[in-house]
Amino acid sequence: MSGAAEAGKRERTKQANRAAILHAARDAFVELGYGATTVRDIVRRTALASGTFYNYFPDKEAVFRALVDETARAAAERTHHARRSATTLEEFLGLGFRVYFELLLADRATFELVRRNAGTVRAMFDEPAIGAGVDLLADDLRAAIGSGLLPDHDARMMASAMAGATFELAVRMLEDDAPDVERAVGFCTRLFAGGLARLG
Amino acid sequence: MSGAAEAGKRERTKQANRAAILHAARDAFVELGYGATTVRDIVRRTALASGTFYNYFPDKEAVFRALVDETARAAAERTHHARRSATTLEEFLGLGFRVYFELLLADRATFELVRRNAGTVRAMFDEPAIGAGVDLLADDLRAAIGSGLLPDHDARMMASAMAGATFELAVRMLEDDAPDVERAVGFCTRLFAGGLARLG
DNA sequence: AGCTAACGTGACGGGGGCGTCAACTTCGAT
DNA sequence: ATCGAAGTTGACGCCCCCGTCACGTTAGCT
Repeated sequence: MSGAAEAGKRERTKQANRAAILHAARDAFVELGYGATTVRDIVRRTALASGTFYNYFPDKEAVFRALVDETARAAAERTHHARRSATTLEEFLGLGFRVYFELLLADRATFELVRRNAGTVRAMFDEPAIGAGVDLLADDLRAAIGSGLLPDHDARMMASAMAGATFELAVRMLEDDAPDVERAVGFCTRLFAGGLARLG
Repeated sequence: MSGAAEAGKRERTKQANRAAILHAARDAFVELGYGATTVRDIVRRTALASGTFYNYFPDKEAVFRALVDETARAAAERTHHARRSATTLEEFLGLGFRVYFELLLADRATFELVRRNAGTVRAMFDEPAIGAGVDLLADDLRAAIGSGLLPDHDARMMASAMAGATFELAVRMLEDDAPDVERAVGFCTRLFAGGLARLG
């Protein structure tokens, strides 16, 4: 009846349960904060029994890692890819910012997760994953310096400043009733186009 | 023997106990994160009994609020005051940044508290107190716009970007063995002097 | 249809936190 | 020196969480 040649029921249930746990965990972490959330808080937002949780994850930390890892990887990859085609500084900045803001807008739930648990993210992944891939951004900046798009300054500082400013602006943007990505992108692009050039 | 005309012993003990609790709480919040910290975790880092805690604070949230409130108030006041004397954009920026970075350097323990519990701070004080007084910064920016130091753009966005970038740079700076305030101040000042001017 | 390995279930023992309170100690006033 | 109020103590009852495991159910193979 329903659709295609899916895997067996066993496998489908497994996927569904895993997804249910991840979804419930995200909600719980956003609502209660990672530290105050218990495995029971997660399971309760699910139709499953408490024992089942442990068939999928060893503890709540593993769920948190799975949640953050996946998103961070995707975000870093996509902004990195977007910047590849840039030939001017404005393009480099604008393309990266646009992808970043659009990702956040498309997956607000995960954004809330990071926002509410920024300290935990930082403590757990020692990389300051707040910007989800600041190191990759720094690499991109170094490449841009190499090809003359940017003055030769500390790329890590540039990356930190950009990530911090961008994250904070995203918070503001998503608080609005009608988030305006173009406005945010334009602001960031002009701010950093002017600012980074001034460093030289 | 020891010094001046202090208040009675009763009063002195009270102050000492309160201070001990605040100190212990700060350590616990940094180490375990706010959510995972229990009142017992706080008391245990103290020579006091568990019941005594409740003579000073109703619960751990009250301690956290006391900790953050005090620092945020002081930081906002001092940066605000520093900026009052500025007559150029570079001065306005440089003075503010310097005070901010020096405060963080002087009270690293509280900085760690905010860094580790940024999400909680945001959730508890709905103001994004990550920058400890972004609203006040926005006010200062509006004043600067009024006196022609800055182009007339959304002061909230400017303030968010500045606070975010600055906080993230502070994290980097304090990770260094020999934190260089002047370097950080110079970087921020040039970045935003160039960037904010470009908005016009 | 019959069988079995895989999986879901929820009760259980052990651990620990919460906020209280009756008993005790100590300050400081008389 | 005496005494009462202020403050400290830690054990207590209640509650909830943790991770496990013996038991039931079911998918999917033959």
